[in-house]
Amino acid sequence: MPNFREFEPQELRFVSSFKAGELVAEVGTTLLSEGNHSAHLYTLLSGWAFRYKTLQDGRRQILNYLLPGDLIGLQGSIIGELQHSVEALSPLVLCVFQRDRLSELFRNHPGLGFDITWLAAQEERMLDDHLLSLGRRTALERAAYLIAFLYQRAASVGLAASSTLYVPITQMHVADTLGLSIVHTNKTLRKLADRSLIRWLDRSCEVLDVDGLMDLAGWDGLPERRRPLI
Amino acid sequence: MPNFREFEPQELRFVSSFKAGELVAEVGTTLLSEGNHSAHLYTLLSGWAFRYKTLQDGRRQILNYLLPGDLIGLQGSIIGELQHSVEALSPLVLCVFQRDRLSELFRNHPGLGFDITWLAAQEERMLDDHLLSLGRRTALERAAYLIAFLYQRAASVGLAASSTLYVPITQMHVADTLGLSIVHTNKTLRKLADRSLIRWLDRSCEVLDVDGLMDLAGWDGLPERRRPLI
DNA sequence: CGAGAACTTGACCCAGGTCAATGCCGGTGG
DNA sequence: CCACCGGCATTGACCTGGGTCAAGTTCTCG
Repeated sequence: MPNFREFEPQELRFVSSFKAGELVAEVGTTLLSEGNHSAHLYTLLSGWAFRYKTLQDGRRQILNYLLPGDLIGLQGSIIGELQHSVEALSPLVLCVFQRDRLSELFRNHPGLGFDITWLAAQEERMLDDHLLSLGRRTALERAAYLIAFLYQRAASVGLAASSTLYVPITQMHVADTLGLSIVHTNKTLRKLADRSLIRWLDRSCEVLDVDGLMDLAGWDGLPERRRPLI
Repeated sequence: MPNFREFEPQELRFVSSFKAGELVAEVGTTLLSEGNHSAHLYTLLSGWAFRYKTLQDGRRQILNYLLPGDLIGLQGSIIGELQHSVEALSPLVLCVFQRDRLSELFRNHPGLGFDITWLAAQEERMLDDHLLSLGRRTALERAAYLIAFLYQRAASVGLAASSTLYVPITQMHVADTLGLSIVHTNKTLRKLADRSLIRWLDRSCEVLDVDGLMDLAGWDGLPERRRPLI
């Protein structure tokens, strides 16, 4: 995987011991949920998941998507309480870490500590982009942005063969990400399809023209950079 | 300041040497701007600022507000490129750090490295809340949330005498934070005032009933916790 | 073959946007 | 001292993007 940086040998040894085991989760599993205090810390090894929050009356907002290489539950491990939930979009394989050894990681492997901060900063940047989208883009622009974003993320971990992406999401997920109703989401995706930018397939989406999407959204894309993996 | 954790003596020594100087900025100064590669890293010592992004056609989205104790420019220092701008809302005093010594900090002072990650996780959590707000709350709920949020943040650094808060923002800032037009923002703030939850004063806002605001927004508030200061 | 899920589509409605005008300072130049 | 100007806040009239409601249409799966 060319996009990931190499470990130092002693880092590799530590990470192996830090790892408490692997976990497999089915589609639809709620891995972590809001308010949980004893949350675990995972790295996603394969599959798609998403983070979300809900209001008391059930309105849901998807915050971001999780792909292989992403940490899951970092907020909980660092601050103590998790304020969002995480659900599997596809079958997942996770690497489970021993949360209480996180300070040991920072103490003895500063490079890994830095990597964790790097990942947090990266997440922050994605959230900045999403905020711009929800606050200031129109429905059509938002949809274009989201799909281009997911495409780029998938591509960066080798999940997008040629220019075709199959994301295991429903229009309901798209709606809850874009802050739109399902009906309007449907009509908006249709418009993108009419412009032959995408093709929507049941529970997934084929991207026909990433550049067209990025252009429509006025989005520059994610900076492509060597990333850490923990 | 009871909310901040204590330094270890050697951490204090390092931080003093890490500090390259102090900087004072006027209202309206753009401290950092989008796309900048050689960005500095600061800690805000006093004053209010905000982070924002813009679309090519000028639409602006405010991402978050910066208060004393917050790091400014962390994304730039960690990832290399800053994707947002930062502007002063009031006169600021900043502590300037030597960005290139950040890895030294992680190496020799793991506690401080952890603190930086803590701050990043905290920022991430605030952005999660903002996303929920933009995506799923109505204009009135959003406004209530924002003001309660700012009030709590100000209170946590001792900037809110009794239940009165003076935030140095215009309705334009509120609009660009909530993703609304100025006109509608004005009408929405008026509704809050009519319910005697707030009182809007030129370029600032007095909070009359925080609990009422939080209740209206369906927001639980920021967890009150001992925080690091760097 | 029936029951869900997910996706579609049309008709109608309303929250919030746009336009336009007004008032209210505080600062500046004369 | 006054006239003028440029930000900001305010308000009313009107319009539209996106929400809500209500039917379908496929599929898939038991």
